[in-house]
Amino acid sequence: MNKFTIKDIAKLANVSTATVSYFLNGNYAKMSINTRRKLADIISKTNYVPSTTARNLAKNENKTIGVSVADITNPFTSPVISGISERCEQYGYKMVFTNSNNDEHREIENINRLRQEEVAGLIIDPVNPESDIYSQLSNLDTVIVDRQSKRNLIDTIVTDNMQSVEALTAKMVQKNYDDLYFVSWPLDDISTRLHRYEGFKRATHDTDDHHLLIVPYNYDLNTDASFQSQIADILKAPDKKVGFFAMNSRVLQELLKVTQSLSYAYATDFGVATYEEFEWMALMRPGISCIRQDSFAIGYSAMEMLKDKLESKLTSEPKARVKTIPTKEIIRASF
Amino acid sequence: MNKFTIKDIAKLANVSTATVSYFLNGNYAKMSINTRRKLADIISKTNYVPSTTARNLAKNENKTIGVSVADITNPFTSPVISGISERCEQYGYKMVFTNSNNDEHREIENINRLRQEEVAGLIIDPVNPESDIYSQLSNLDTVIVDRQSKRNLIDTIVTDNMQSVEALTAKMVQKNYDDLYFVSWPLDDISTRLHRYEGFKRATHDTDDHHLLIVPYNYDLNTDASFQSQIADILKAPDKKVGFFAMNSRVLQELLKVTQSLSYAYATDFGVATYEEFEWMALMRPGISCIRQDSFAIGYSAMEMLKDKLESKLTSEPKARVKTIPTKEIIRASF
DNA sequence: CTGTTAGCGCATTCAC
DNA sequence: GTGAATGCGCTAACAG
Repeated sequence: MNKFTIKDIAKLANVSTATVSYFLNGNYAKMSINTRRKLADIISKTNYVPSTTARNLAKNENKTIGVSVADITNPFTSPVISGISERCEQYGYKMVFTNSNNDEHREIENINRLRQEEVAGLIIDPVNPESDIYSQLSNLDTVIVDRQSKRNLIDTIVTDNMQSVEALTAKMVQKNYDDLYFVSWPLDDISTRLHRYEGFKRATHDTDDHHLLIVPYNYDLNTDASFQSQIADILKAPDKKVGFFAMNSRVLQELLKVTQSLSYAYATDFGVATYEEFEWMALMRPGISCIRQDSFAIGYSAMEMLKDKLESKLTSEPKARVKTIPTKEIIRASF
Repeated sequence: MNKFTIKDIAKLANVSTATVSYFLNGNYAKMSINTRRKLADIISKTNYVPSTTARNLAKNENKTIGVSVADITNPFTSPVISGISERCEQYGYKMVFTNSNNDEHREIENINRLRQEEVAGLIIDPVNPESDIYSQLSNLDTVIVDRQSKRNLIDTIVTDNMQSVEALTAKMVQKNYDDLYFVSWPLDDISTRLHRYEGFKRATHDTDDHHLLIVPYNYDLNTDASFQSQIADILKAPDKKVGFFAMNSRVLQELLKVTQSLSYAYATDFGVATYEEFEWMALMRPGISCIRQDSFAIGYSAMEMLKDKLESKLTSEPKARVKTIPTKEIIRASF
């Protein structure tokens, strides 16, 4: 978008390109005050900006990071990106963005593309952190957010999944429910789901999976009746007080759609709580109890950690750390 | 992240860098089948990937676009990014992402940074499309989404704001409301708000602004009572049937917070409808009537249009077009 | 079919 | 203080 080069500026100022380069890099000690002024003048007049591409090549460095998110349409994702973006700007990095759309294959492609683009580092919100691709990554220049791998090879930022769910479920337990159910998308060995479920089980002292209810992905009431009939069976027992804990907000939505289709209302016919918080949960009557996670802080911290690693110039891979961002419990009247 | 260069590969294969370069660019006609095989072998064995930076510099082209969004936390934004991202991948572009956080000043910085990074083109979801910076942009390499400028210098993708609001408001009018109000953030000369309001006025035949209610930005019930008292005044007239049209989902949330704090319920005490649709609107009892916009298509179309412009190699700026993405009316029981 | 070479726009010695 | 020279990794004539 710009056609002036360092040569043009040098010619206009009657100096060599080296002098211009010094000027651009703030190396003012190496020129007279006169040429310095002249250069400042010309550069502002011509609107000249040095080519970042050429600069990167020459210095063999690249102040850009790559980010790959599992699913941008997940409302969890936006605040994460916002946090990363915020810190990037402060640190003078630019970010190139990719979306995997919950497709593991696409995630691999994205990560590979990013690496080829010679980004300095990577922040990944993984579809599947157990994928082979992650063993090719280096803990020197990447950090993972949200979902953690069991192998624990790369620094990871997560929210407090287990303890917060345990604490909130414990509050439900105190209300003397006859049955408490954990409602989730397929566990699929995904750490966030496993940890939340584990927290639930600790509070309920469940030892089996009889109280685990799975909502299929892209659940459609009309074409798939099995989830609905499970809920119907649970709710029609007239003498039982039952409650549900939803693994996240979208699962909660599916659950409520189903109970509404069955003409049951939460708080009166059953109790409910959920992981994640959004504004509409306060708007519902009654309000929905939930766990607020600080997604912005996840992104924010991820970029902080990445920058530290990148600029500390380590040569051997540090041992992977896991940083947990605290959550906040929001108690309303839904159970 | 990779230390092999084209020279290393050339040396390993006992050919010149030129041959390697030809190979990399699929120019197989220029080499024997043997060296072609050898190269393929070596490259896969060494995991060599050419430097995009160097390639960009040499070819003086850059398959990356810059995107600047007004506010990533706005739920409207994610699908737009998703659409852009989708097309980028298909077209072989990468995208560098910036967020302006509703700050006009920051938007200018972001756009300037993006231009300096030598992106091939720009997609902008503007904070303020009337800003001076937009007159420095060229219609050869940028497209704007959502908010349009009156000067109309740059191709713009918008949703159907005016007509869809007019149509939905007309349905409210048919229900014989005594008073219908348009609830909005400050109009601030922003096209989307103006057009939605204009549609509203066409349906209600208002000629003044007596039925325009402004919610302050970052409205807080506790520190700012004026909006609340306006609503209270309107709602306490016992003999009047009143309705509200919310400019977008977040304004709707503010409105409902206020009416709830006043112990009024929509559908029974007043009617309501809104621009934008989200899942929770179907969950609320009763469901909320709204206008569904196709934000994904906005992003999608924007990248399509941009790519067309970029690759058609025009030299003079084409006349700016405005493309309108249709919306869908969702009627539920909120009015 | 393959090698040589001159840029691409800039940073960085090393002389002067 | 300043300029010429060299190189970053790759492309694209141009020779051969």
